[in-house]
Amino acid sequence: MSAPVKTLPGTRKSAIRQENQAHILLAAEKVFAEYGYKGATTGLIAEVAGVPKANVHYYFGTKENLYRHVLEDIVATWFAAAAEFDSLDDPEAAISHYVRLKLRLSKERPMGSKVFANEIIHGAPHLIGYLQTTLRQWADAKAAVIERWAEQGKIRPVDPRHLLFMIWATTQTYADFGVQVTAVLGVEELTDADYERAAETLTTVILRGLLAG
Amino acid sequence: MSAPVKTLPGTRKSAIRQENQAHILLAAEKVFAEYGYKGATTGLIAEVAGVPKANVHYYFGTKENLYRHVLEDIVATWFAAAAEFDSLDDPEAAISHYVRLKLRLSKERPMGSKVFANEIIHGAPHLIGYLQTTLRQWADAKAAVIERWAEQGKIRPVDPRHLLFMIWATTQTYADFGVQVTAVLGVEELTDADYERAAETLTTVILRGLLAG
DNA sequence: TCATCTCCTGACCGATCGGTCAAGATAGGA
DNA sequence: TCCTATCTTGACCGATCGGTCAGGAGATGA
Repeated sequence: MSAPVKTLPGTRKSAIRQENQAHILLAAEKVFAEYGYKGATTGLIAEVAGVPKANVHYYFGTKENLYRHVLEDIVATWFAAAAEFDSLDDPEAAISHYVRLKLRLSKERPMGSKVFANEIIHGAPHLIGYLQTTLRQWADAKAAVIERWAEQGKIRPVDPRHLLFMIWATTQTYADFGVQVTAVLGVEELTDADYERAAETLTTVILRGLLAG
Repeated sequence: MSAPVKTLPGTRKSAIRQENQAHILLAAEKVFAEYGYKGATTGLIAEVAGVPKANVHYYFGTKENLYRHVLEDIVATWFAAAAEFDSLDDPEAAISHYVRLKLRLSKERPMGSKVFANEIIHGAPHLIGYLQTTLRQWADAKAAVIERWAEQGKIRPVDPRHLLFMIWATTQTYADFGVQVTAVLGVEELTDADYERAAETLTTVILRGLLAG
């Protein structure tokens, strides 16, 4: 294998390496989001990053490896956000907080959301393991919390996993299906006010739907 | 333009032509859904359809034209379903019916849903006009109905368009993000019971969230 | 039977893309 | 100032893909 030279363990990555990799990763996330894995070309990624194509391969070896790095970056961000959905005893505060957090991610990192969505739609060939282990365990833990809320009479009984799907879908649609949302709303781009309206609608409907009478 | 030979207006399409086109369209929907527009190859579509590649081009000319036909098919189906969300005076019946209908479409035509999702994620280059005209008008009409429900005190006030986004997202996620759903539920494939649970959860949460106190 | 239109398909072509390579430029420690 | 490791890049290659084409096979109606 002619993998790109890797800095030895223990050595600090050179500043120039770190900076170039960051530039390329950012460009890659954008291009993968807009064109899909196959549609994205290393040439275009290089152009967007402002470096020659050979430079992209120098730092990341293969397109596949670059894509994997982009995915890992996104999953790490998503998972960090997910960690904030817990601890709270109060379902109203917990769900409201989580919905708004996910909505903010859709707004601030729509490209990442799209890359992730693309990966899942096409069968998650790179993430199937993550889905079946890490994500499933996380969902199980959250499901337990939600079920406890129901037992304590804080919310009505609900299938906790389908509730999670509901939250994921409704928040990510503002990134993944952004063009559809803007077209229906008749606006050029989603403003902060639009996101606030979305957050308000989602939290209100879901919470009223959950909270005991 | 060397477009494929077209039967003259007024003449019936030959049976053989109709049958082959249907086979190729079905194969194309599957391949486009699994690999995306760029990732799909006319060679693979031909293989899935059981015909030589040249035959695909004989009937549809270009890959782009074939893709457009697939999209039109899907949009027509979706739009026909959308026509059923109205007329009812009762919000509970109307919304429950629409949610279940969309959920059934996700179950029975997941490939179509994925092709549509892919198109939207990548900026809807072929559907932007449809989104800004037909879909927007449809949404406006439905929004008016929903607002009238609120005025009549049948439901609490809610932003009608964000409610539509909510219904679309929550129902389509079972097709588009199917692998994520099955991974979290720990099942191989979604059964009728899973879809029933999803329908129950969605309609319950949304309707309780909407209906006045 | 013959003529004509439609259908079928293997072989081929130009373009594009992922990836390689060799040779030079640069940086930095001894 | 060397020496070495890292970085940079234009040129190139093989593979794949969309699309073409010519020529033959069927079908159909007069």
